Amino acid sequence: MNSPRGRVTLKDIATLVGVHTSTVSRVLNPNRRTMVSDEIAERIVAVAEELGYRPNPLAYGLKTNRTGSIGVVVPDIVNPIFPETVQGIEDILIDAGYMPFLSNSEHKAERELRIVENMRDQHVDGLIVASGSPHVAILMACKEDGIPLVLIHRTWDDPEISAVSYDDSLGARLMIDHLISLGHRDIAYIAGPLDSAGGRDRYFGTKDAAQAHDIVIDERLFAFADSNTEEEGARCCRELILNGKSFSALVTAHDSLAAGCIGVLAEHGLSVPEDVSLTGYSDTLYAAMMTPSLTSIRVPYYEGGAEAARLLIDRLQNPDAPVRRIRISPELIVRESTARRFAG
Amino acid sequence: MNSPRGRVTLKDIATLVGVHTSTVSRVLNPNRRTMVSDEIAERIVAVAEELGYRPNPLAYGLKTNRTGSIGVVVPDIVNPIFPETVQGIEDILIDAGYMPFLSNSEHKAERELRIVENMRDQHVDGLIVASGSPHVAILMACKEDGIPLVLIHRTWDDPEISAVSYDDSLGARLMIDHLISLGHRDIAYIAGPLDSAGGRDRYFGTKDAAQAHDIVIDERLFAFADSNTEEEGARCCRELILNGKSFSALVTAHDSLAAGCIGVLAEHGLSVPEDVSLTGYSDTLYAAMMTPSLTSIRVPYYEGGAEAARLLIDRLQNPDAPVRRIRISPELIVRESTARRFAG
DNA sequence: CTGAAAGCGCTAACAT
DNA sequence: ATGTTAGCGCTTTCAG
Repeated sequence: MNSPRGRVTLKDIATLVGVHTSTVSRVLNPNRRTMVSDEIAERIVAVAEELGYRPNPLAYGLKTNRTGSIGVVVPDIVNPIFPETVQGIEDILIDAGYMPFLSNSEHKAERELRIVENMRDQHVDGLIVASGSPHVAILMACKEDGIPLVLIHRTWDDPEISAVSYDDSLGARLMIDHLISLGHRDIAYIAGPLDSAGGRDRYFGTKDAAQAHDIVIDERLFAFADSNTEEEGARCCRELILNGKSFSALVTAHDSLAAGCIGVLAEHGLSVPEDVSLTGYSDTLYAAMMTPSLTSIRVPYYEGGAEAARLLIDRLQNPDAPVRRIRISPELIVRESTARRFAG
Repeated sequence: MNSPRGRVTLKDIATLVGVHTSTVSRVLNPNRRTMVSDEIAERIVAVAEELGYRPNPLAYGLKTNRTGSIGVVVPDIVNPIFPETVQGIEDILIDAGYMPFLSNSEHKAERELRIVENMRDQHVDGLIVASGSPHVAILMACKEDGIPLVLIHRTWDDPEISAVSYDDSLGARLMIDHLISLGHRDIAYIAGPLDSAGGRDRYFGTKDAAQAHDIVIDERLFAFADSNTEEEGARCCRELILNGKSFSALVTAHDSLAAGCIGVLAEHGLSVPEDVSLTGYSDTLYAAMMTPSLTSIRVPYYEGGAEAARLLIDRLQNPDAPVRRIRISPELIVRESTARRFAG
């Protein structure tokens, strides 16, 4: 009754109903279903159902060059921001009837290249790449193949490429505004690595926000971490204290940096938030679990993923839709680590 | 020079070299390369290289029913144990030349079914499913299609199915042995949900281990959490204290449960580890970050994933290799939360 | 050693 | 409204 390969094909249905495969194809294709008489159509649908027919995407893809699948590439599946992003991507894509396939480059350019290559070979209909620094070859290749591409977590200079990114300047400003409203004027800052876009935007965003409030910027109140780790946070915090310029608030570019500060502050007899208000960024697990819990900036990674998926779907359904670049706003989360400045 | 679709095909190479496509196919296929004269082979390889030929897996798959891709299904990409597992799977699979495609069921049976269905349609060569409770339909379908399947994080009664699981009984025993060696005899236990295999194995493993040391099991020293959350941990801890039977060690089935206990113990004037030794399970981020840091059981998820991948590859390369079921041993991680029982 | 021909499962002109 | 035909890109008999 069904073909040797075991799976039901159009032909199986056709011979069983006594029509040609093309008729079956038409019935099973929503757009062309009207071309076939109701009576036959019904019988075909019934038989297809009964036999448990499933179209073969390989054959379909070979013929039409469309597969309904979307490649999603992330640089580090273990870093919690990516699973969250992926969740957003998947939810939207699946709802729209696409099938996302995820792959993980482990921050290796060579592997990323290989993955994208592979996905192009598989004729994915589109690609979402979340990468610290997507290989230019990828961008070129996609353009050449005409595969719609959306970047996330990183914009790209080429304004031709759709991208979703996060407004870190805004996040920085939200934090400064919050502290100012609590009466703080002497604000120290520990920056993250400046070779990452996020590190830069948060740093300059913080400076700009401070200036907007006419706050004097003292060089001794800035420290620069080489990486977003507790160790670097501790080192920078020590540095700031040794600089001798006192501060009532300590802003950091990442929760991990803040986590590293808390011990150092304690060593110097400074308690949070009584003596110093301390803040993080990213609202990681750390933030809620620390004691005191940490005021931080929540970055809506899920929403970012969802937006990227929507962007891609737009381009898929309307190939000459304009390229769009979306910037997502983060949110201030106030917890125990920030308090009104002691009026003394 | 190349076909209308933009990508280079066998035919492009064939016409350029002046041979038939089948000859090109033979050259590009390692097994059949010897069938072709060296001179022609070399020219073909050169041209293929130059044109940047990449075989079309859709066409290949349609013809041969093999695609070189492996489906990987996880129930919850946001839960850190799965990214770790996936990492292990991917590393091994990619090394072996397979292309893993990940998809996330979000614990929804319906979605899991759809994903697997889709992957079968895509003619994946094999499937690795990490699922709390894989839908039986999946198992049946794979068997029917002859698609090799490996389960991970969950065994299945059917001994016909390869599976990788973790030895939670051993983990439980390691913990009890550790506490006994520190002089504890009055050990309380907070169990995780007993409707999960892990919850059950840890619970019974703990009881068995205690019995092996001739420890009297008092019912008042057991509490049962409905979920592995801090809230449930706190509730159970309160219950144990109210039961009135004193204990010098408190073992829990999950780090989150332990995290919930610490505050409750403090409320009752009990400090960790001076008054009570406290332990978790799974060695999550919590464990290292808590104060005091938590003695826990590390479960090697990465290795589990890697083993699952190896199992699958074995079956792929030797279809009638015996079904194997692997049980992976966890490891005790001693930190600050456990101490020798005060000899008083 | 190489070419010719068939066909995997499907769709899309082009007939009728 | 339906059937015919051709072909997507590849492998694999079967001839020569």
